[in-house]
Amino acid sequence: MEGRIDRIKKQLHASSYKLTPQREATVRVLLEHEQDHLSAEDVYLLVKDKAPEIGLATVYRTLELLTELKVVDKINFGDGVSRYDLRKEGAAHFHHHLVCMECGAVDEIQEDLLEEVETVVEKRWNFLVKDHRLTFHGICWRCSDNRAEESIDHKGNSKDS
Amino acid sequence: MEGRIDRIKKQLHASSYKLTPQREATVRVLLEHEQDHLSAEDVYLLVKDKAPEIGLATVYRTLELLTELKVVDKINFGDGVSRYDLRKEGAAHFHHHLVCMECGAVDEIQEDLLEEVETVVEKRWNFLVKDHRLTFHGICWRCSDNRAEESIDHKGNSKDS
DNA sequence: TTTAATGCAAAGTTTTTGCAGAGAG
DNA sequence: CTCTCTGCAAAAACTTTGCATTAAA
Repeated sequence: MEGRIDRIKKQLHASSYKLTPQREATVRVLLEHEQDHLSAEDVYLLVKDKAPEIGLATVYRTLELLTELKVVDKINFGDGVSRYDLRKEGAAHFHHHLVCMECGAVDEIQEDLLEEVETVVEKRWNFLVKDHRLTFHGICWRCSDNRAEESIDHKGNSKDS
Repeated sequence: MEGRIDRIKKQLHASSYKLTPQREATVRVLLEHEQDHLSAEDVYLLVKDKAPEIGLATVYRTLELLTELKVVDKINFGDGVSRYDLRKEGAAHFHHHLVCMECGAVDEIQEDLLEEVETVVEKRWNFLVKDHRLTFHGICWRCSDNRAEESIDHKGNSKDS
């Protein structure tokens, strides 16, 4: 993790930005919550534990900066909030998401499933693809499993528990 | 278009909602701007021409209702605003978008390019796909053409104009 | 030292809500 | 006639901005 922070520090310096303690604390929170999809407010509350004097505005400014540097991607899942998602180091494109309509869980797909589709888009629509946002809405495996169990229960055939 | 409105009216009635003049005016605006990606405010201003007494809150409430009925889809392109996009009649899934990073144009892809990808997601991630959001960010054909023209101009080989 | 970055508070946007009155079925 | 729907205005939620102060390189 320290290595990752060093590399982000270099990226900042390359664009003549500084790695201030506030920025470092923010990056650490993002690294520690790599699987989550934190809103600015979420990040703010978590950073406050490390650096209680930080202001919400600084968090917003830092997240904007990290977005500009493509360290994070900003995404919106339809609730009224922007969320910030760490980009895998060296990834050319933003990863994909699975949003469960039942439990609200958001899972990530790191694999790029869109290479062929992007070729089609470039050829057929003459559109030069630079990045993408792909989110699936549906039912996650956890909720499917729960449903299956419930239907077994209803038949009186529940497994031992 | 009248047929389309009738069918939406039936959909509303099926869920015991009424097609009030305000709602009808809103639907008409959406039909007349099928290619656009209007924000609530955009819709409000356009509806005001037809029904000047309408309130912004009613527009929000109507758009929410139409989203619930899957007549429109709500989408967010990363500016801070939700936009509302008419769903093609009978379409199982939301269509895709091409957002030009240069001119800001938003084009639509009605074809479903994700069938194979969704099969992979269902098999490999055990995720039951109900819908999706897919947006490509890049350079549209219009801007590519402009760039090409400019580079010809720079060589002094501009076409007659 | 010098310029960029911060914290605070105020302002800006977008969206939602409460409520009394209006109107659709 | 009843119960939903509307308009208005106020509130809420999220994000950005201005400015005096602080601190990084």
